[in-house]
Parts: sequence; C-alpha cells; structure tokens
Amino acid sequence: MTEPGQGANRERNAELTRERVLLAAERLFAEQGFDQTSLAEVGRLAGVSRATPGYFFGSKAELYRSVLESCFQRVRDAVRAGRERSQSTDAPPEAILAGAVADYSTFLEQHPHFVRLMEREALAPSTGTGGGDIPPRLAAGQEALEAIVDELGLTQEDRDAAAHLLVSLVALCWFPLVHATTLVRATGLDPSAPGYPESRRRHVVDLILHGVRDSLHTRAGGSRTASPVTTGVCS
Amino acid sequence: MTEPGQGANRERNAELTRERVLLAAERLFAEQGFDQTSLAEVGRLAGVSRATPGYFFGSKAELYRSVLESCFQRVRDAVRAGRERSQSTDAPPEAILAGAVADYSTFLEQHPHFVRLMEREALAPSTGTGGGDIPPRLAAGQEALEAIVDELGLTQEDRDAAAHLLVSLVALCWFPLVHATTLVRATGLDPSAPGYPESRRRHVVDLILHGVRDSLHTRAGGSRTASPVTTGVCS
DNA sequence: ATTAACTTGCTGTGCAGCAAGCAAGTGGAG
DNA sequence: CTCCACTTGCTTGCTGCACAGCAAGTTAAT
Repeated sequence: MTEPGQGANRERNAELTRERVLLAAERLFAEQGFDQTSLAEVGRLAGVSRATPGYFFGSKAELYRSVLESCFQRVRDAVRAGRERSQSTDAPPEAILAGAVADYSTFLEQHPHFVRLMEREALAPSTGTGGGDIPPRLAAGQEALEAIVDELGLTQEDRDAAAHLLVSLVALCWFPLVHATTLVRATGLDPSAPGYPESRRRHVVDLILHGVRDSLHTRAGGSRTASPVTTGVCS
Repeated sequence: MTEPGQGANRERNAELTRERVLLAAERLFAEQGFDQTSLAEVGRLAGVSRATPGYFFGSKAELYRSVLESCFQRVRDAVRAGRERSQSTDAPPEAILAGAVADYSTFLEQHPHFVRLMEREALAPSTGTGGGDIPPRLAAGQEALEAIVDELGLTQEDRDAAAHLLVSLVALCWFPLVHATTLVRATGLDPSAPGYPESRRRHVVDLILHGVRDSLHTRAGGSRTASPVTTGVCS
C-alpha cells in the first residue's frame, strides 16, 4: 500500500505530482479532446483527487495551455537537434532528405499525443484555450522555415517554394498518421502491419525526389488513356 | 412577418424544416464539434425551437449520423462525376492529374464543413456517434481506389503503390486546408492571399510529377552541404 | 507550529431527453 | 359547404445528470 498514486499515505512531492497531472492531462486531452475530458478524470488517471489538477494549474484552460507548452518544448528541442545533426554531415542531399523524412516520421509516430493535440488545435475555432494568444504553435514552423532560408541565400520566390515544400513534407508524414484508421485503411493498406511505416517512408522519399513520372511511364505508360492515379481521385 | 423561420405563423413543411435543421447541424458540428454544439443552438440557427432537432432526428447522435450521411452522399457523387469525366477525355496523363488535383482541391475548398467533419471523425476515439458502425467513411476511399485497380490490371505490389500515391495526393490537398492557420501560416505563406490556392496547386502537381530533384539541382545544387528542404524539418 | 500539499463538500450552470400541450392542417359525415 | 374528429408539426415545461470552480477542511513535512 506504499505504492504512490492512491490513499493518504503518499509521499508529498509537489513537482512530481504536478508532472503526473500534466502527463495524465496530455494523454486525456489528446485522446478525448478538451471538453470530453474532466478534471476529475485527469485526477483519477494521475492518481490524485479530483481537485488536484485545479489546485496546481488554476483552471482547466490553464492546464490545457500547460500541456501544449510542454509539447511544444519537446518539438522545439527535436527540431533543433535534427537541424544541428544535418548540418554536421556531408551526406548527399538525397540521403539527408531521406533521413529527415525518417526522423520526422519517427518523431510523429512516437508522439501521437502531440499529433492529436495539434489536430485539435487546428480545428479549434480560436476559443477553448482562452482565446488569448496563439503564437506558440507558430514558433516551431517558423523556426524550421527560417533555418532553411538562412542556410541558403534564397530569393522571395524560392522562399515561397521552400515553404510549399516544407508544408508538403509535413503533410506527407503527418496526414497518414491522423487518417490511418480512415482513409489509409480505406485504400486497403494496413497501417498496423509491421512493414507499413517503412514502406510509407520509402514512398514519400521516392515521391519527393522523383515524383510519379517514372513509375507512370514504366508501368502504365501505354496501357490506357488515363493515368492510374488520376482516375479515381478526380473531384 | 410572413418570413419563414420564426413565430407561429410559419408555413408547416416538414421536409423543408428537416433540411434546415440538417444544414444548421452540419455547420455547427463542423465548426464547433459534437459536444460543443447543443441541440438548442441547432434549433436557433435553423429558426425553430430547441426541441425540433430532437423531434426530427430522435437524438443528438442520430442527427450527427444524418449529417455525416448527407456529406458522404455529396462526396460520392462528386467522386463518381469526376471519374466519369476523366474517363471520357483523351488528355495526356499529366493534364489529367493536374485536373484531378485542381478538382479535388476545389472540392475541398468549397466544402470546408466536410473537411472539418472528417478531421473530427479521424480524431474520434470510436464513440461519439453511438459506437456502432463506422464503415460509411471508408466507402469513398475504397471506391476511388478500386476504380484505379479495376482500370488497369494491377498486381498486389502496384496496388500498394497506388494506395500510397492516393494517400499522398489526398494528403497534399487536404493537409494545407486543415492547417492553413497553423503550419502554413507559420511558414510565411498567406493562405488567404488571392494567388495562394493556385500556387499551392501548381506546387503539388509539380511535386507529384517531377519531385524536387530538378529544383534542387538547378538552384541549390552546389551551394552548401545540406539540401535546403531537409535542413529544418529533421526530427 | 506553521506552511505546503493536498482532499471532500458544496453550488451554480448547461444540457439532453422526455412529456404534455397547442396550432395548423386533413378527411369524412351530414 | 361546414362542422368535427383526428393527425402532423412543432413548442414549452420539467427532470436528472455531469461538470467546473470555490471554500473549508485535513494531513504531512520542516
């Protein structure tokens, strides 16, 4: 009965308890969303009473803000680390890009809470957090983009091209995770298969490097009138 | 005061009222989500009393199901129309693909409710609708993919490649819409600028057709060690 | 003993879902 | 044609539940 998490005979450690509440909240907010999650539930999962989250974080909205903050911190650190790593290598661009896709995919796969929270943020109509400031979520992307721009001397047009490319890269890694159970599964792929993440990554790297033209002309070039990919996706 | 929508002296038309409730619900569910939306609010927006949505649809969950159903119907129709259109043309594959991207992007831009509802569905933990069946959302993607597969005689490997490609196509068109105010804006792009949708579409078509290699080697090929795109996105 | 770290009790609010009512038609008998 | 019984379309009243936030208590550390 000395297990931490229940009862009155628990060691009193504010910092640790706070962290536990924060982790529980992150999980529940990510899995169920802001208003499907009650402070009581957070407390239960953290092994404290129902009022403890309120005690530490003041309000539900503040708790949510704190969760976002801690997530962003992790992302910022990861971005910076990856950037430094890619700067200190002399691998060819293709390899670096492949590595970046792998790193980013892996990060997203290992932080599903972050992905879900960001999705929910993107859907939020501005209110929910308190309506105050939203800049924290912009920081990571801006930092990444500015790193690109600073690295080379890009003109304005190139800046836009790089931005589009960055968006596309993120889209290709991000979207399949969010819609793994909907669209991806509907296409007949099995996102839970052991080989899936790797095959997906290969496809993304291939697509980004070479586009689809090769495979189009190699395989289906002269078969019918329409390209295989375009046929069903139209409208 | 003969205006429909308020008071007792309104023409009694069950079908029309039902439709109005359905549209109001679609908008509110898409904009605010399931549990941020009350039946009373739906009623208010539809110009009826707070119990009318319940009268027509039985329960909140049933109303939500009906909204999804009507959305999917529209998508199915659009997919079928686009497919038939692309089958009855003899344009080169590149043009057809460009047209498909344009068509799909336009459809998504013109149906933001659908996009938001699907995003929310993807985030739903399975419950919320009633926990019953989820297949309706799979239908559209399966239909699209099967169209591709039927069109050509694809082996299993090609089927997977086509599936990946379909997912990527959707990702590239879909993701920037959902994250227009978050990531896209963070990159410095302005999603509300008049030229943005077009430039985004061009980028997507270019990327899918040729990949990024050309632009890499043409512009930044020998400048530094790292590829411009990979630098900041790592991890 | 005093303060920090919690817990339990309470209150007000918002909402979904019934149930009862009312008003606008609809059909049939005289 | 007209009166009336009956149905359909909708509204208002009510009840029970869930939850956020406060306030007052209680126990552990220093």
